[in-house]
Amino acid sequence: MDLLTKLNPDQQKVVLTTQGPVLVLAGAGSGKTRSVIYRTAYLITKLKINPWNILVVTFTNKAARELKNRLENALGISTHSLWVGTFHSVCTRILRYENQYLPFNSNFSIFDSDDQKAVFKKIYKRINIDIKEFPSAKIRHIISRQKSSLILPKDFFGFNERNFYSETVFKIYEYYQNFLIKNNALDFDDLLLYTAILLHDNEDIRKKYEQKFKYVMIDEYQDTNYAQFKIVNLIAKNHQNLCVVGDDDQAIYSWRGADIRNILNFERDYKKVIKIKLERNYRSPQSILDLANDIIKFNKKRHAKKLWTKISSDEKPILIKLENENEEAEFVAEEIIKLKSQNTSLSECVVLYRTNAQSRVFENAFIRKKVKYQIVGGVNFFQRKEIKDIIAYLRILVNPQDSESLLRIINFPPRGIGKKTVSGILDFAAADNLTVFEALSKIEKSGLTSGSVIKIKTFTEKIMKWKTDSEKLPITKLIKRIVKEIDLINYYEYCNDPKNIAREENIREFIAAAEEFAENYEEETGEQPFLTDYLQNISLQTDLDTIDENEEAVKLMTMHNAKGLEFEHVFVVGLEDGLLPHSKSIEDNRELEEERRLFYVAVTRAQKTVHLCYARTRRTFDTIIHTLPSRFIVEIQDKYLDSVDYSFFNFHKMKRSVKKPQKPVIMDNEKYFKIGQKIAHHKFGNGIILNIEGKGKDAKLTISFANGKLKKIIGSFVKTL
DNA sequence: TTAAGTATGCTTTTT
DNA sequence: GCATACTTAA
Repeated sequence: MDLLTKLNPDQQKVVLTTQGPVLVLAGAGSGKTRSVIYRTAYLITKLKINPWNILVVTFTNKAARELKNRLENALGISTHSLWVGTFHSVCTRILRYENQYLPFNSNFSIFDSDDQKAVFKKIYKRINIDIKEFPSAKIRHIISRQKSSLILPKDFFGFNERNFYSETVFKIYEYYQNFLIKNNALDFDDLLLYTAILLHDNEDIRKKYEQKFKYVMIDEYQDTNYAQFKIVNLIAKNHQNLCVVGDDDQAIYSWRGADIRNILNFERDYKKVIKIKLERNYRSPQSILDLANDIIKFNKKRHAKKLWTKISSDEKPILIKLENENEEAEFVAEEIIKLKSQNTSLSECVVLYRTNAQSRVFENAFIRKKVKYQIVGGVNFFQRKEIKDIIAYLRILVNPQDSESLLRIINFPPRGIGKKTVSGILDFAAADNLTVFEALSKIEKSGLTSGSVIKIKTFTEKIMKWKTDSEKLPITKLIKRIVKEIDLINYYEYCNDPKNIAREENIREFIAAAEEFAENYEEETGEQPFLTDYLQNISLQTDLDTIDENEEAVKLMTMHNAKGLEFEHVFVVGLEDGLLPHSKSIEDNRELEEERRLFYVAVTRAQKTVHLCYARTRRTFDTIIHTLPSRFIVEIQDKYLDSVDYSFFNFHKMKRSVKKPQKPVIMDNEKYFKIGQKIAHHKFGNGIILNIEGKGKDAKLTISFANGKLKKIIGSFVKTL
């Protein structure tokens, strides 16, 4: 059996146990992805199961893509009809298809958290909610938890105590849910919620999908929430051909409703479960696993397991104490430069932190030291203002009910439809119970001034025209046409804000991304994608999905984002009480254990070395605080770590004594610059020169880069284009 | 109606 | 220390 030769006996058991419920408890780095891929291949090639009858749910789009690629390329299996994707993308697909049973049509918009925030703001105003008393973020979280527990507004008081506070939460929830339906829109939680309800309430649909998905595999099962549990259960409870893979020690998403009990109670929820443990690790040397085991053993609630490996290393993980956060970043940058001089690829180094805000100091250090880096997470490309604006134009073409998008662009770029006119439109819409778009098309009946009516008519006519265009033109052509007709580039050029040049570049990148999507789609399906396909796709894209992992750059990301990834050299930074564990998690023991798991996840990413860093003082906002080393560091036994103290002058002394390997920067020969010239920088990419101080190749240039950053850089570090 | 200037509040973690 | 929200002036 050639498929099995590359697997160890436990992994083989995962592949060969195809009938009935299987629980795979897979420790970090134990080859679980590999097992899932081979299991899928085995089902298709040996058991001759039609790929159409298999569902594989992964944690990220990227994992789904990789799984497909490896099946196609390494094993020569056509994945055309195989369903692989995240819960959210699989649910989107089902909901689009089954929309006749649902309160929306197949062109629904997917509201991301920014859209959600904006909607809440409107709702608060409309129904007069005091934001001080009911902080929007908190209420959104509560509502999200209701949804992921499958509690609809009508069931709210069946599960929640009735008091003044909950009455208001209910009011907001109900209003919000109706608003979404009116807008033909769903938020992330709705994708799961409606799918679960549909499968639960509609027996025909449930039968259809349980017959379709005869074999179901779920990765990262420890991070599923109740809605996800229910969806899987409804599909698989009759045939029981369900294989879930996970590691309770790596459960790090309880704050978004993930319930670790889904994996702990799997043997209770299904009958005659076959349990397989993968404890052999193929990623890290024993010294790192010793540390990891020592970290996680302080958690009370867990399946006992101990990772082991045959990989050995003379090096222990190193614990480094620094003076402050700048020294910390400086130290990491120096270490990475050292590694690079020993021929390590920068893409094999990662810096992991608890909060996104920590990235900035590292960015600064890497820029100063000319180390190429890539930040994963933070603000997603598709969430940038200029991109969201264009997306809003596209959204109303497929979903005219989407008032959120409509109002976003009704006066952008400015077309003289100001606040007053807009509130007039909204009043008219509310009075006649129309959607905003309907109100616009009947605007002459609104009683607004004739000037406003004319402007609105011109606007709606344009929209109608683009709508017709959208049915004929390929996506990229349509986007280009809209951008041209709203004169967006000109609008940006007219403003003197240097950021706008970066915006222009982003718009170009957006068009390129759309082109790429269309090409891939055509290759896969042989058909042109509809605009809806593209829009729903990008709503579910994360930053992790768009990064180029082979790019020669250090990766910076949160520990959450690092899940499922591996790197040769891992730098875990900010290991201080209050950051890890985070100050908001130290009171609750359950949350504290989750923080410890997060630390465990971070450490187990490493293939070769681990550096643990903490700073003696740290600046937050405008105050410098004295910190304490993380309790997770304190509780570890000393024998698992080598410790170094570079705080105070120690690190400076070290810096003087260590010769920095000077990496020569490749520069062009003689050159000089002019304003408006396009250049490229090895780290920041393409940009445009806005200002020049000094002369010749060493002139100091102010450059606006495509990534939105404005930097001053010496001319010799850039390439002319 | 908009642009510029000032105040505020924010930091967990994300599909 | 940044981005957003609000205030004021043109």
